[in-house]
Amino acid sequence: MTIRLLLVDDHAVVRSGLKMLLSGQKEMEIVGEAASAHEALTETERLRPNVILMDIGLPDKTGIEATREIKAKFPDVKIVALTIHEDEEYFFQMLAAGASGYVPKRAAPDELITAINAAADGEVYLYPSLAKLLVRDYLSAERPAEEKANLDGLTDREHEVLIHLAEGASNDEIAAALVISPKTVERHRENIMRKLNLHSRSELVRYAIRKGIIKA
Amino acid sequence: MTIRLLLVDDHAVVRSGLKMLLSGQKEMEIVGEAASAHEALTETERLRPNVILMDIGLPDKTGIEATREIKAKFPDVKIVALTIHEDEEYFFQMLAAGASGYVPKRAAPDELITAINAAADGEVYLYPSLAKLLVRDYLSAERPAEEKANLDGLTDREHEVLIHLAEGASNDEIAAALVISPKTVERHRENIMRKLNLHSRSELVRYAIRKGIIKA
DNA sequence: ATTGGCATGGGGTGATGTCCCCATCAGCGG
DNA sequence: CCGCTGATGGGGACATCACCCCATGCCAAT
Repeated sequence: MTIRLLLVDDHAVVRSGLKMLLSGQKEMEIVGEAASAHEALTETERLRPNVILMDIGLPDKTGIEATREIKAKFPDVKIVALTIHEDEEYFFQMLAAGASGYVPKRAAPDELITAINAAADGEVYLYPSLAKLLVRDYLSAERPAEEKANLDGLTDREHEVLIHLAEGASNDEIAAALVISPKTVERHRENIMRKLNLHSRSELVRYAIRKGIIKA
Repeated sequence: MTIRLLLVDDHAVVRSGLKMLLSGQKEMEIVGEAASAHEALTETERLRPNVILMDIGLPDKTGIEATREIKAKFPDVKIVALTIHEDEEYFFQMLAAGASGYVPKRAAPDELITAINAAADGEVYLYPSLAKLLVRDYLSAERPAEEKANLDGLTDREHEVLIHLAEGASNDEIAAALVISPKTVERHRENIMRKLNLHSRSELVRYAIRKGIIKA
């Protein structure tokens, strides 16, 4: 299936260059162009592209806002940011707006093509300098998860039971999952609660989420 | 500056293939190979490569553990995961272990080369199918900020009760705090659970944390 | 060889939770 | 004025939980 592309950039020269570059791709067809956020929205409505290449610096609004508006109306359209900006702020905002890729204009042509294909497949291409930022963010957010090591002296089995408890399972459900008696589950639960000084399942859930043992 | 590469994979055939593939690259030199996690550690110590291509399925330990150990001793070595696994679990664990890239073996040769160069430059290359997972994780983590508004049709009083429930309070404790009967608290709890389609306090706690109603 | 931790279970009791039934009263919009 | 919703409260049935008692078997360390 060929990919229907819409180019959004306020510089005609850039659009021409992209057309040159992408016209060689068999699987891609450039169905339209837009020079502003407003045009991008109307052209998306009219042409229904699969993938939009979106500049960030546009005359009327930012490409970030344009992305947000287009994704709100046409959630299936994949949008790849193509911009000179490698700022952390723009990048994260673009992700939050629903972008399926982020490629700086300095990237190699092959990388843009990879990004477009990935977006069309419902995946995400991130240029390495930006991917680094996202990974850094992930690691800072997940740092609590590293505390899996110090679990206040819980044994392996207790830790396993704790995961199920935190996910809201009943004793019987846990027993079935671990193929042990409900009584043993209860035994483990008691030990866990005593070691962690907790006294209800609700407290266990909060503890587990705080420690990164499970996600909320 | 040329990149000094160490190949870690228990299959000699794979290593040969990689040598063939990468020998064409001027900027790269393969300085060694390892067929196990243990060998990877000793060879890293002996050869001091810049970048390691790390398989995950190794005979003695997983490539994830090997990565963790190597990064602990040699934090400057960049490690790129090269594996058949595209599982979410492996991917996130590899990131947490300190990997600078993640490339499935089905990727195009160019992508591997891009990944190695990105890693050597201190950046991160993520294959699109994995990048998607990380973006999804990012978006789910960032959501709480905006969602405080929509509370799925809970009344003010119900929301108030929900806060106490999520903090692990018993019906009696909530009744005392709000100066109403425990029975009324129960009534509110029932309504909350029905509206949110939840069926235990544990689920309520997770819901509240996910929505940012309370902190973990 | 004995001690100790770990995992495995059974019994019991009282507290708590989950989910129904019922009702009253105030306020608000049609 | 009537019906609706929100907030209040009581009764009861049954399930689950929280916390005690007890025991056995295993493995590792002393």
